[in-house]
Amino acid sequence: MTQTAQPADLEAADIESLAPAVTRAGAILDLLAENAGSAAGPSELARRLGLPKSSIANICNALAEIGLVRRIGTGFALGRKLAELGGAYLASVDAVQEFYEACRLLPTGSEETVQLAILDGLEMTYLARHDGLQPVRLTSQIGRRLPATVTATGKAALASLDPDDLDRRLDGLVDLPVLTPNSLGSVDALRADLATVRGRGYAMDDEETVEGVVCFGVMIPGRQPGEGPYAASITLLKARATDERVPLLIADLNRLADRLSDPLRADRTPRRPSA
Amino acid sequence: MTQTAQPADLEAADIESLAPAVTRAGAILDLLAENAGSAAGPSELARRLGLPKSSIANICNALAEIGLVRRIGTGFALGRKLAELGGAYLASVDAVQEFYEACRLLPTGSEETVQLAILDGLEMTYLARHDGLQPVRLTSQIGRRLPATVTATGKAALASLDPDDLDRRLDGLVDLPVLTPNSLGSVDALRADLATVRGRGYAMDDEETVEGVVCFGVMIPGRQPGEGPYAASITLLKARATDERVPLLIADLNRLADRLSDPLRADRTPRRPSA
DNA sequence: GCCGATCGTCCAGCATACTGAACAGATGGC
DNA sequence: GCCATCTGTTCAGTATGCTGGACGATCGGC
Repeated sequence: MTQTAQPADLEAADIESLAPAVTRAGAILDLLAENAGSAAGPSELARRLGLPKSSIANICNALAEIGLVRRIGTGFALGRKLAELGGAYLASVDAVQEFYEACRLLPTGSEETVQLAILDGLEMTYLARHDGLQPVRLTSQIGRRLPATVTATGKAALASLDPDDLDRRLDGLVDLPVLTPNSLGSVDALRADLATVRGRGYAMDDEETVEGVVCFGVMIPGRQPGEGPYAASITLLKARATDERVPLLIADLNRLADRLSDPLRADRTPRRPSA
Repeated sequence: MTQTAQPADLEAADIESLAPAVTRAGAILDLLAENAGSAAGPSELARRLGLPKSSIANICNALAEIGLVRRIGTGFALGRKLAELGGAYLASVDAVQEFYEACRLLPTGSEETVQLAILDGLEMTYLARHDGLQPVRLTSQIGRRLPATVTATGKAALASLDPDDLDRRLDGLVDLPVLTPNSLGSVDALRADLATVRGRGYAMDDEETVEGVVCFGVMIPGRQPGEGPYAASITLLKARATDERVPLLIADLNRLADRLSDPLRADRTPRRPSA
């Protein structure tokens, strides 16, 4: 019927959900998030999703009633309840709370931009950010997703997976997303880099996400079984990544990971001397 | 100019949703947000919502597939996609972006905690926060909701409503939520305070939300028709609210409101020399 | 001002998502 | 150890939400 434009996406959605309205609602929210800022009407949404117009209208009205979307004129945009639920989610992640506290205690890293992210498939979702002294004018990018293969957080997380899990995620992958000329373009290059990460103890994004910017990342294990690994990173301009400063930042990242790895220890004992 | 004729079909909200699965999904998310941090199984959710267990299970599985909830063991908790969508919503609100920029330019207020919130019914949803120099250890409460009647933002927003709209929101209300001994407890007290706010030009929360903490708030008009009014506030310890400092903060709030009220002026002209 | 195109909404019939009960595994009390 | 009581999951039947088409309203082009 509809032009078979998106093979993978529609296949995944085609697997019969026992609550199709909910699955479709998710697709609608995704679509609205992509084109955030501008409202979309039922017709446009139906066209882009390849679904009946009436169904979309019904779902959108239901979403509007619960506040997940808001009506703008005759169209729909993301609603304010998403801020509420997103905040509740972040508050429910213990690692986020401790991250903010721990960042301020870092001797060197507290002056830099430190971020916390969680691995999800082959993407990292950024959950928290500590803004250092640098006047970065980045607005809160919490919730942003980036390919794991071009970020220090992502590579730190991927390097920590057991081989089977990693193979599963990379299965069938041919090209990796490329954001800068330095981005790793092939699975082989990625695997080689991950081996380096394992030996070195931390991951590095050397202008692979943004030119002129480097990141260092370490893995932080999840707490709930089955919860994807987290990772923390420190971001700085390449010019500031001096031979003096980097080792201090790496040490800070390890401190941060130590603190976040074992919530009990962080709560009860001040800090273990060292390892 | 169109004043957005209030749709009379507000009463039609009683009719059941045409996409019940979506409405129920919203109820599930609300419930999970209330008890954030601990997972809830299908049985518990079904019991608390008074809905069939199977239906809840189906919806939860669909929610888990799209990432709005995550499985923790055998139960469900809020999922990471909520952070993504919440971030996308905040990014889509122009006022949020400008708020962060404008806060840094405030001569006095930039050192304090400044917040942006939007009115929704009789509650304020906090959308953005500028952390001043004070080492407040509050973690990001973005997305948090507070009663409008106990907050400076809320009273500033309520005072700006036209009388009909205000009456509609207060209709049938007997007791107001009380968080401290200073909280306004009655609708009459609230109306009197709102009159003061209108005359004075700004709202004040004098230990009505938290003891020892005062807030000053000003209204910021919404941009889209039908969009609830926003409000900005500056929070500080009561001891710091000196007769010297407060007028400066009020002036800063007015500057902030000026800047956020007219996006075009903020974008095109640097600043009107009126101040 | 007219017309064509496209929009959002409404409605009835059919397919299907929802329901209730039965199922097996996990848990705690005694 | 056993049983009582939970849990989450499965399955078939039926009510019901979904679908496609028609409707009136709106916008832009000629």
